[in-house]
Amino acid sequence: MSSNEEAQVAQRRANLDAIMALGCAPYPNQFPLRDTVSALVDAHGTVDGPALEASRIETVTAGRILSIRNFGKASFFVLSDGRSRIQVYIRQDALSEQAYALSRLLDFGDQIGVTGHLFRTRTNELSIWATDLTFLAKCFIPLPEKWHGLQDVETRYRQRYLDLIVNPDVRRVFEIRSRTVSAIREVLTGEGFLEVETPMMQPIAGGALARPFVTHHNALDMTLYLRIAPELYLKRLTVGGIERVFEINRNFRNEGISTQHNPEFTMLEFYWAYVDCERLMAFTETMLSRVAQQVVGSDEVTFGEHRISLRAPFRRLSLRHAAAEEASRRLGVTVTVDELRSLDSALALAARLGIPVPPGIGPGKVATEIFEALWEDQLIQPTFIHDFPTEVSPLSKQRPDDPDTVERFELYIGGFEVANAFSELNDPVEQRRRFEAQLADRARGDAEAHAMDEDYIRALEYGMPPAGGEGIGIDRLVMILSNSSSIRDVILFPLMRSRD
RNA sequence: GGGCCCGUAGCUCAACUGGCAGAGCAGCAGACUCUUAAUCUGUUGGUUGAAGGUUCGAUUCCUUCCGGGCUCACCA
Repeated sequence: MSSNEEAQVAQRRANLDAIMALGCAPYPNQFPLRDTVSALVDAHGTVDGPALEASRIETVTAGRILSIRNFGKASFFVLSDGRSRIQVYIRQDALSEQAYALSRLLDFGDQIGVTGHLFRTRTNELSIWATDLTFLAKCFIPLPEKWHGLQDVETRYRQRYLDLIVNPDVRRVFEIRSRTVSAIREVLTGEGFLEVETPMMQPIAGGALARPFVTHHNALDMTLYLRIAPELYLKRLTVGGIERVFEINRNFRNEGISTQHNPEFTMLEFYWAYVDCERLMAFTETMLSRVAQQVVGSDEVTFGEHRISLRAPFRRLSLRHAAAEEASRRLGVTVTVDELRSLDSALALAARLGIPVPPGIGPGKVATEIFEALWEDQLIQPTFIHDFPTEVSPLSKQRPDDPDTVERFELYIGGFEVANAFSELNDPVEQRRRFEAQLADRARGDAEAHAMDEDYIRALEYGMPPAGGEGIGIDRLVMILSNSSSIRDVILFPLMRSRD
């Protein structure tokens, strides 16, 4: 018995043996509770003591013991159902001999059923006057301390169940996440969108610029990729006549991990026939403010040191115009949008601004790099960045008045990208040309360049209606709504390096 | 992948310039029938992430490795 933990586990096993000796089942198959702890707290949390006594509310409930305060022949337990907590008052003269003996053998962390009636203690705490206890399961491993909780982030992510047991705010974040997804579904289905599920395993990983995970199907002896986006399948569905379609599901990208990136992440993508990018901006504004209202009860949220307003309208910045404007301000000279359109002048501008750009890229990519370097961390309030260069947007439709620019926007909130949307390119000839340009990038060594997808072009050859499409990063939206600074705080089991 | 930082009891944290590894909580024994970070008395518990090195002596300094955090790059 060298370590303290081993000693405590042994003690708890001995306690279970003693509980079994009392005639209690160690792992009963069910427990007929009448109320959850949350239901009791929700229904009676504001009822005063005399009213409780008068109505004499009998209950049978269950949960995990989160603390035990002992007073000789009486004790107080805090019982939790994972969401709410209620106090249980144990006294020897209210219990059978067996139930009282059981109460003395319970440990912090055990699962129990409690029978009794509600009352308020002298300190006005809503409590259950226990008349019977039922043993439900033993907690063998000592839980983290009640006051400081579990602070170690590594343990919190690896053993999320512990985090949920002892840190009540964690539950709140994932309730926000669940309500966010529900609210989005409600908005979209209310607009007549059909929810679908498209392949996660794809022979060609398309629809985004990213490196995929590779896997293999044995029976078909076939290389498959975990999808990086559902985009091309959803657009095939618009060809098939599903004019309003959406999917909320996981994407997988084989890239670095950061506070804003998990290798698997959840994305909403929706496609809407006959509308353009402009219409999507207005829709996004109303959808996000409605979602915020439903999820947190306000269209204004706290995010770190900021207050963020999700009330429409959001700020709009044209990418090259905003880049030129900010560059002018920083350099003290007039920089024109045209300087961003030719490669030589754009590269020269980046150099003057001290912005490093990767070699071998075109002017559109340089302009985008300059914009991001100058603006990204200023985009705290919701801001649509629109008018992206065609070069960096292989699936977007060009502006009728400017083929060098596409009808596309990205929405930034809290300093990072939350949404990406565009008028969908539905011209198969132009789409083939764009894919070929991407293949050229790939040949130059860009592993994230888009692959050719012949079947997708064939689908477009049947005629796809004009449509707007948008992707919203659910994890990042939940970060904003739950005031979480890391994406790992809104993903129950974020990817971690395996141990040993 | 680069830079910076962290890893000490089950949990939360100390340990000065290199000098006997400590506290609170939890646990154990005892007292206590309305407490709520209950209180009081006593007490168990350590391969200081791992392996090397420097040193009379390493939690402390150096190297490598393992795990994590922040940040940069890339993206949603």
